Amino acid sequence: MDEQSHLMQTLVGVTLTGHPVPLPVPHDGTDARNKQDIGDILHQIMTITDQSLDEAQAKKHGLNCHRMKAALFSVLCEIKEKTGLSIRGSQDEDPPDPQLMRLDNMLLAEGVSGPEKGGGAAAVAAATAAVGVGADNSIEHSDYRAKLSQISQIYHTELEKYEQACNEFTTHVMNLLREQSRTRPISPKEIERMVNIIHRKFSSIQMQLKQSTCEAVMILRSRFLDARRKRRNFSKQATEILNEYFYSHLSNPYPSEEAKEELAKKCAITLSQGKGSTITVSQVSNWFGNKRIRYKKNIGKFQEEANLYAAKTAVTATQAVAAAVHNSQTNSPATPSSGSSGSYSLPGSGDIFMSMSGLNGSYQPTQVPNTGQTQGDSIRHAIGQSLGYSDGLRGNPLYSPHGLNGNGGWHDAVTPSSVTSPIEGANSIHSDTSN
DNA sequence: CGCAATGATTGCAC
DNA sequence: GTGCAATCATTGCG
Repeated sequence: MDEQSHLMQTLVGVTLTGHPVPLPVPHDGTDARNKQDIGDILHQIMTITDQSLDEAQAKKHGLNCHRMKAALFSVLCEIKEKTGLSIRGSQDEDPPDPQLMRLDNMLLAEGVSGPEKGGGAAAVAAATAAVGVGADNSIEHSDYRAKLSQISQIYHTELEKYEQACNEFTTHVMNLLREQSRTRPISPKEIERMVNIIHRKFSSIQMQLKQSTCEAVMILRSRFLDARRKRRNFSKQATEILNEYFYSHLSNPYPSEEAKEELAKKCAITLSQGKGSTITVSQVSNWFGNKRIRYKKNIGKFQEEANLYAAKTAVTATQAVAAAVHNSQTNSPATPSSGSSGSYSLPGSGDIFMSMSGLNGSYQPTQVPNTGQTQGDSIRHAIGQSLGYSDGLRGNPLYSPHGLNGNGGWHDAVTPSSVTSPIEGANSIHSDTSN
């Protein structure tokens, strides 16, 4: 082996580091013979193009079978490696492309490239859920989902195709190179590098695919959002329900999450018998946000509406009271909470209590009448309020914004003790009845 | 067609 | 996260 490496050095006149060295002077006959061999080989190589095909094949075979062939190839491979490295420099190691990462992240976020292959309907569903804040867009929603999953599907099939093609091509090239490595010096490293080049090319194609997929999703998304902007007015019933709640909680028109859900549900129920779209909690939030700001901006404009709903609420409250009276006659006073659940199935009975609690000036949908009062007392109280309600209708503006503070905002807290309800303001019966 | 009403969105503040 | 304020964009009415 020592002899061999020595020979290799002398063969090309370079060391393994690629620096030329003076050819060593042969000391014995073996060296001289080897040198002669190599000279022959080199000569044969140089003249190989001048020969006929048959002759060349024969020579080639001869070279292939030459006992020094492996060593020679090994040295040549090394040289190629060194020169290749010096040419290529350090750009071999490719850092993770930030753009590719961005695209990947986006596709992942959009649910196109899920953790599982095949797009993952779940991922698409999640993405659509993330987008779908809108309410009655069930049609558009499913449309969006369908389109997105279509994109996802195309993306995945294309990706698979690319991968397959890449693998096929890579194996093909590798086989070819391995084949060729028998006739010309090709190191495994070189093959590896070639594979890397192929992969890089294919990944650039993949990047294009990802980019166009992203664009498609973006377009779809913007279209969907545009479609979402195509609002439809809420039905009259839904607006009525919302308005009822708003004006009966004018002192603190901030429905809790549960109340919003309740309202949304009620609107949906009301709508279900009509032409129907449902209303989501976020739409209820939107509605209240808009309502608050618009009411506050122009209270005068809403006066009429306020009075209207005051009357309505009064009627429902009276009905509720009537029902409650009836209820109290049939039920034991020891179970005051029984009234809240399904005992009276008036439409909107849930709100009646809300309205009543609104009358009391507290937002909380208290279902149990005030402690310290008998149920009968509280009912009388409610009756008095309801009556006072309708009385006030004829007189002064009912819904003066008592809940609004000087800064143009609603008082932040509505405690049961602080009576901020406009009803109470217009008609403070509270203390009268309780005393 | 113009305009008001209205649901939705956005940017900011807390 | 929630609410406010401004704004956008559509709807519906005269």
